[in-house]
Amino acid sequence: MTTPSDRALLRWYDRHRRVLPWRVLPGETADPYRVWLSEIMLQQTTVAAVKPYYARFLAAFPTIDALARAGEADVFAAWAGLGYYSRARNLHACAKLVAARGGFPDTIAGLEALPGIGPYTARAVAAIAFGAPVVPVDGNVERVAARLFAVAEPVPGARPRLAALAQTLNTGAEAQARASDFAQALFDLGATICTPRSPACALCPWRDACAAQAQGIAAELPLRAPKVARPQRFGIAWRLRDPAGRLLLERRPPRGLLGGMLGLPGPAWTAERPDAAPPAGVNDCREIGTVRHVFTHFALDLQVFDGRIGLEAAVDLVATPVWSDAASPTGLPGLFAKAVALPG
DNA sequence: TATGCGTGGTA
DNA sequence: TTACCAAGCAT
Repeated sequence: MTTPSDRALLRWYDRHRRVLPWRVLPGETADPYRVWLSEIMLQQTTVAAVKPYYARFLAAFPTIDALARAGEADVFAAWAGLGYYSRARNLHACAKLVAARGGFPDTIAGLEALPGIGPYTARAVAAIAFGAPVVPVDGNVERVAARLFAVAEPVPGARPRLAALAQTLNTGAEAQARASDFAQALFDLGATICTPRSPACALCPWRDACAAQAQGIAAELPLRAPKVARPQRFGIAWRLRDPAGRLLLERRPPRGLLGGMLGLPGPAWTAERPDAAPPAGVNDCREIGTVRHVFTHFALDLQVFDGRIGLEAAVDLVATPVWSDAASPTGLPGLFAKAVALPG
């Protein structure tokens, strides 16, 4: 067993670093706006899923000022499908605050005070954009630390300990001088070598320093607390068109599930399959099919119905009606995009 | 501290 | 098909 060498990790990073759209080339200066935007999008979201959204978002809102000036509906529409929609609301609020103060704060405390920025993202932006010598602890770094130090305590309970252990990794002179590279080197190590399943220990620059590798338990760590079962819920969604053929959508409440996003109208989802009686003012009601969708904490069976509705009845049915002219409207979260696309 | 909050890829 | 899980945050 050796000590994990910051120099060895950085040498590996210089040879094997991933090329990513939000990442600058060696020698270039990072744009805090792009670093922040990418970090928000990457929260609990894979690199592959983020890439197209990042490109479209940056094209639509090239600067923090452009984003701050944008309308909320445009921001939500650009986020639709990416999930965790409170991120979009906080992103916009954060952009307004940052634009008003003339740029991002460059301290961890200043960053963490902004909406949507927590302990991880504050340290990631501080390290990547401003070179602060801190180790941002995300799921990758947790896994690397759990294996490197053979921490057998399960997460999430072990998180504080793993974070403290991770902070011991960047004490060397090279990690201090290359804080941005060092943080991203840890991400890349976790994403390409020290992977959740079947880690490529033979290729790891820290193989000789890894306690879990020495014990032959690298693939088993980190341990996780048992998960709770995912309940089943049921719902109904109406695809209602007015006499002109426009589709009735509603703007959902700003907080909570799919908060702030557009959706199809329908009764609240329940644990039992609901009665599908059409609401008042709906004619030519017809069942189209069922959409199955899995959220983080429950699964949903959504029965989809077509029908016709008048403008007055629509106002009674939907708190904030939005009429869509498009044959297949965009800007909907995944669940409702599936329901709208259901053939029928 | 525990829970609520999306979506898509992979084994 | 099921289960897991990915650059977490807010409350």
